[in-house]
Amino acid sequence: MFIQLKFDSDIPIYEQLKNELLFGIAKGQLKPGDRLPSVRQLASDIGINLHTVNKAYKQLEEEGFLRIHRQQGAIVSPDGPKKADHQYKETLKELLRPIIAEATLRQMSKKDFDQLIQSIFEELGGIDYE
Amino acid sequence: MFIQLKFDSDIPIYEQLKNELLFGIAKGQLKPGDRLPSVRQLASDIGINLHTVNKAYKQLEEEGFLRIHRQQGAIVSPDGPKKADHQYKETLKELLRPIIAEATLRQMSKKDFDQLIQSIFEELGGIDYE
Amino acid sequence: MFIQLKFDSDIPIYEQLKNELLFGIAKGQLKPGDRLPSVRQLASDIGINLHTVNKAYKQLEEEGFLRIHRQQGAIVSPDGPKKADHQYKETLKELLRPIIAEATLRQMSKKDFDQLIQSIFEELGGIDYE
Amino acid sequence: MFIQLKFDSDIPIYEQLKNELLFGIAKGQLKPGDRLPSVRQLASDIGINLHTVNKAYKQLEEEGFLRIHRQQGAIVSPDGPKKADHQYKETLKELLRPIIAEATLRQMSKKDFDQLIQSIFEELGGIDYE
DNA sequence: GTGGTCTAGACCACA
DNA sequence: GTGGTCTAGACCACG
Repeated sequence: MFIQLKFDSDIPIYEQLKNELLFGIAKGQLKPGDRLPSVRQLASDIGINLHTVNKAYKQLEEEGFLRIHRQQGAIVSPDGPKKADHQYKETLKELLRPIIAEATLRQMSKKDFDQLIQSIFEELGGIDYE
Repeated sequence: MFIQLKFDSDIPIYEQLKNELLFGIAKGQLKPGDRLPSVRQLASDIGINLHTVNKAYKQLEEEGFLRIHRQQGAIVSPDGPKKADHQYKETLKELLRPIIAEATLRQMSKKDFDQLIQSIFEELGGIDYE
Repeated sequence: MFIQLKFDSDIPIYEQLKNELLFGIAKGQLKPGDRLPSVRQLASDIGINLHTVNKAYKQLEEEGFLRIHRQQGAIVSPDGPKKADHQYKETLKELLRPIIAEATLRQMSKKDFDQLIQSIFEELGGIDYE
Repeated sequence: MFIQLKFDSDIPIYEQLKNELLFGIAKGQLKPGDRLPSVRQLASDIGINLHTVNKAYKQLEEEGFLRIHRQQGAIVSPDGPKKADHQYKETLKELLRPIIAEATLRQMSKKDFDQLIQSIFEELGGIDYE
């Protein structure tokens, strides 16, 4: 697990951390049932505040990606989160709408956009043990 | 011009406003050269503070989507913003990565995702008279 | 006399007009005693408001560059403005300080800067009848 | 950090503040990586509104001179702004043209002008411990 | 404690 | 009537 954070970014650290963890899970580096480092451990590894890691874990638990046990720490949820439902897809659409609007105004064609999407799916598809 | 804002959203109002305007431009409801409502006008229409509208306008100008004249107000830039370059595409990719990661974990296939993208492009492509 | 205005600029029109006129005088296109177009004439030529031209003329008169006669209109002052005194040079220095500060931060050397100054003086030096 | 503002100037306060900060950086009083006072701190020190300071900081960040962190406040950018390119030099030239035109009309020679430039570069070059 | 956001209301410059 | 500037004061997110 390599966690890469940008401390200059305007995206909150806990948000970046969530993203990195999600990406690790989606990519298969973290598998259902795998144990995550303890809050304390990860915080010291990355050099960030303990509360920040906690917040990321908590939210990922709420969203169904992790399970947190008092003693054993956090593990990747074996069940995964709630499947995409209509509600989720609507939210997703609202999220993507302005992104795509801007991309088209910058003269990206749907084809360009699709290629970019494709490249991300490929990143995820590549199985990666370490 | 229909602007729909969610005041209880965690997305800042000025950001939502930017998105709505961008969407309007991308959709062709607002054409290059078209005049936007004055900051005061729009602010009172939507029921928000004029500074908030101003912030949205200013940022859109900064990004090349609008031109702001002291007297004539804001118009949709005839030239449009900078075209998508490598830098932009990289940023876009970083933006999309966590979104796609989460979608796949919610068991959306690439096909599902593509359909959603497709539907947004259709919204934009649809000619819209008013 | 070619007056070039940028209506998109954040520099007020009357200010741009003053600059253009000053440049014309400094360059020798307008000589001491020469008559300027009437306010009405110039305004309609350039396509701007009459008050705007008036403001430019008035200020140039106040600063000693023009003389305005009720009947004959405006002429380039035969005496010219007050010579640069200590006070003026101090103001000039304060004006140039931030400009130079920024230039150096953008890694322009004094030599680069001098070249730029030189090129402007050359523009002015070239005698130009038309 | 000595910030000197003229409240009766026609130059906006946030602009003056930007200039003072730029000058401080160019002079080496503020070095890359140095932390600036918090917006509240500086605002109360100078006796202006925090939003005014904020505006100055934001614009300096936009132009690449500062980096602003949500928690740590603003620091002088280690990388500095974009280097002077052709575009910048053209803008600079347009800025200087009317200044020089007026100076020559006030009978300043190029030599006089160069001396003034020289004196400003000396101010910047002077090493300054505090 | 830091900046980010939002509101409210004032005065000014410009054309 | 338009945006630009400035002030004042509030609440929030982040770490």
